[in-house]
Amino acid sequence: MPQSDVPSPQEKLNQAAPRMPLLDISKQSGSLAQRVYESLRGAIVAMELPPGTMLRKQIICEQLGVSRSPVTEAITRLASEGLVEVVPQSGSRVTRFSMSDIREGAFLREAVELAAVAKVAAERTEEQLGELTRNLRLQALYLEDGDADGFYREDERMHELILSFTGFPKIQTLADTGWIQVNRARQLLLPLEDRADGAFEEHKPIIAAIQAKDPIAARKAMQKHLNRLVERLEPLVVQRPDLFE
Amino acid sequence: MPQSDVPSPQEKLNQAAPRMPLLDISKQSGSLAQRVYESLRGAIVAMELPPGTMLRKQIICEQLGVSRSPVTEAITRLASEGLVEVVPQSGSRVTRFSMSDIREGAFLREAVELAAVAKVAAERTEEQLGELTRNLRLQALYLEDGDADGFYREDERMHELILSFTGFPKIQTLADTGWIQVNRARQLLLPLEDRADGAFEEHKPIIAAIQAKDPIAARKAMQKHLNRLVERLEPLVVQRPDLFE
DNA sequence: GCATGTCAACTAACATGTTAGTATTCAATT
DNA sequence: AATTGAATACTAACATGTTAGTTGACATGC
Repeated sequence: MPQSDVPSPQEKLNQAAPRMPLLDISKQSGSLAQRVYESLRGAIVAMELPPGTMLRKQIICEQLGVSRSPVTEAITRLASEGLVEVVPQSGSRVTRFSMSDIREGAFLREAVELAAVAKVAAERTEEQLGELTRNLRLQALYLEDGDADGFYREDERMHELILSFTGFPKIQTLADTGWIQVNRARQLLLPLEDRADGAFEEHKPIIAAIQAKDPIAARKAMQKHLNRLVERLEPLVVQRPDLFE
Repeated sequence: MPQSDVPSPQEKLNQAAPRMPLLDISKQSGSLAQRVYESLRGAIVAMELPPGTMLRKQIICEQLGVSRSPVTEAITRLASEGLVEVVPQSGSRVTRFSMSDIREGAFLREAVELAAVAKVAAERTEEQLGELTRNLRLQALYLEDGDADGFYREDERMHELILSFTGFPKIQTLADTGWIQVNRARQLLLPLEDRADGAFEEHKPIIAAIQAKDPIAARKAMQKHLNRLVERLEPLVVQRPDLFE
């Protein structure tokens, strides 16, 4: 096997990966283009395809066993989300981080999510409140067990619930798209420290404000919570300058 | 030439337009896909392609003198914006209006634009204020001349300026995408009445609040302004039920 | 050693061929 | 007459061939 991981003492430019580090075999559902899109998107957000990686259609095609059409469509979509840069007549590469992109995503997410949480606080039903408090109890449970992954999942679930309770289905997609650079950058600091209890303490007043049907308090609590993450991302530009443009 | 335009005496279902009502000859700039996209998008928003119209790739291709590839990409993009519905293995048609889509777009736009105007009010420079007041004076001028089109243009320009002053370039695109159903519906009531002076009176306090660096007042004034439009759209579902789903 | 011009390799963008699934038509059956 | 079902016509989705433009390596000239 010509696959060697240690041979070259100098790696020089490893920008072009002769073999994509990880791409799930597409046996999911949906159109081929959709599957390729999800596969690539997942790999990019998980930093398996680090910023600067060249995306070579031909290699992706043979690795996934599809033709160029669905791959092209997938890359086009990724480019429209800002995860990939396309250089006309040349090539596509995974975008590097840019702090202004992250700030912009955070601004958008804050705008949308504050409006959402205020609306939900004003209009929530008892049933919706029940779902949220159940989610909060789940968070507490995972926290007790020290299950960081579980907590992380329920954290995301809480934000999802709030957005969905607005009754506007596309808001979720929009917020995701705008926020995605933040989520990608977040992968970088996940292994560093466990901030779960801090997050949990910030979640409680949000749910409490929804319970009290107090939109203003809900906005404030959510704002505090969202700001925390961006604050923690700011230092990254110094710590990992290689990943920023 | 076997091309005959008069053979069938009965048109029956004219849902499918044998000849697209209007499509600018693409001699603009950008990629073919981009041009086709803009051409179709313009025709849909201007209601030249009314809701329910079937989009026939082949006809669009020969009318614009391009192959299916750029047309396909354009339709895919339109579908992702919700202007076109794609039925797998069947066809694509211009979407009908849905009041919930419009309300969702309005919610999103309000969320983003209120956050933007608050930020701008807090951080604006003298130069930016100058641009805004100049824009306001232009509005007054067009109003005096009874130039509705000119006023409409400056109205849109004002919103554009405010979004751009946030320093976040993609916000503009995002807001447009979410708001587009509202803009399309707006075409329906444009010929009905002239509300320009009403709009102008609503614009003044917005700029005044930005001048005063008062984010809260800016939010309130903008909120009032945006709500007006949606209120006026609500009756449409009764007046033109044929255009709604 | 450094700038410059040529050339080869690669790519996106575009064109076109193929496949398979859907809706509609219309005749056959009830 | 109403229902059904087979055949047709059409489409999106996918595969593949073609074209033209960009990048980067290399050799040449300064």
